[in-house]
Amino acid sequence: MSETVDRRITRTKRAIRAALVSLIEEKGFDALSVKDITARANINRGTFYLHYKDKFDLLDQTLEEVARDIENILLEITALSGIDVVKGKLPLSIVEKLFAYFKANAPVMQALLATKGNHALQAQIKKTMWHHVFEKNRATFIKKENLLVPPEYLISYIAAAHFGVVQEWLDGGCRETPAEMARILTYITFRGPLFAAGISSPNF
Amino acid sequence: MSETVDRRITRTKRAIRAALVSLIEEKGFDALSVKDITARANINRGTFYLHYKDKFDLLDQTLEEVARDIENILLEITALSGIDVVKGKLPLSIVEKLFAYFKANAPVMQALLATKGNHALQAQIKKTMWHHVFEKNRATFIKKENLLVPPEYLISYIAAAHFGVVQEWLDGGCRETPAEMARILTYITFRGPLFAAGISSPNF
DNA sequence: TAGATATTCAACACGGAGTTGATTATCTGT
DNA sequence: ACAGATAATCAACTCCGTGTTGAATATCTA
Repeated sequence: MSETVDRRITRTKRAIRAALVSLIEEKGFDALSVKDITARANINRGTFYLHYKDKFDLLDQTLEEVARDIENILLEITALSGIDVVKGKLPLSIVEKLFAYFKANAPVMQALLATKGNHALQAQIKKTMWHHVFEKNRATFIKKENLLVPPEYLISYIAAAHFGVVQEWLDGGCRETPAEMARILTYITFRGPLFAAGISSPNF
Repeated sequence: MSETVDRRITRTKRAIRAALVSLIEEKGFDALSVKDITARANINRGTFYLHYKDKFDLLDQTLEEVARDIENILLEITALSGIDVVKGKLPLSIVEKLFAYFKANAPVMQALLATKGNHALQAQIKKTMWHHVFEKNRATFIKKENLLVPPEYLISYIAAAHFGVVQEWLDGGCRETPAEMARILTYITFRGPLFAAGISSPNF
């Protein structure tokens, strides 16, 4: 029972969400007010407070939704591939799926990444990476004791790098295909940034 | 003439800056008001508006100052080393200096990186990297035509990755020394994240 | 020390935030 | 299609931070 949500709620939430995104694109999250949102959404201002505490709460909930989506993409794949986790085939397909998701939801992603949604998402991804790489270490080809640098920095490095590239891609209008982006990203990660820059690893 | 700044201005600006940082640490930038700042700084609220348009302007100016510092560290070194730009000696010393700066200004950096100062700084760094790596390409060992991935993504990757590691380091209380951090960071960048993870580059 | 200027102070208008209670509109389940 | 539930509207109100002003005061510089 009660798995269905009242259509009125769905409608207003959708309208609010859309208004939020367009306003973030237009004037940035800082500059927008609850009044702005409800005006653009053609919603009574009081109605907003029936669903959200304030604009920050709205942002948080939007963020959580996106975070859940991302998490699901990661889980869906890591679940399948107990065996195929070798030789970089897995990460490539993960990353490609993620890029496809980002492209499909480009406006929301752009809006969120322009706020501190960045931080929140990155923190969550780092947690997920840690969990899946080190704890239930199905990825048998990575072992914490083999690391040549502290694990927390390695994870931060990779997570932040990937987000940076995603952001650049979104800002540039998603010109490359998700598959191309996945290739680029895994290429840099697997071969190393300097190798990707056309240099054979120098001795330093 | 007039190279000296009125001491009253210096004092109030310093107080405002300090109040800003402590308040960001305490409740975050979103939640703080101009009233909060002036109260903590023991400053009349009207005085604030003599120097800043609003709290965002204050943040921007603080940000610009830090950005200038970073820029100067980068320039100071790249200026010296026309010859020694080979074999990774240069980047290591750059990065170490930067970490030292971050540690010395940890509270401000923490506060700024918790806001969208992150974005601003990252954008500026990317611009600087682009300029120094590709345009006046003194770094003769990197050539745009040799790149195996698009330059904008490579730069985004590296810049974001470095910021991610800096953030992790600051959040963890700067336990490693700047030298250690510089080693870790250049190690991952030169050898590649997966190599740093203890894997010999897999074929994918 | 004199003149300049930064700071203080009190007061003001303005606008968005968040809440409330009554009314109306719309949905859900049968 | 209907009745009951509940979501949205509307108007009104309080609260609080904002940004500005003009006059008085304090502090700096030269």
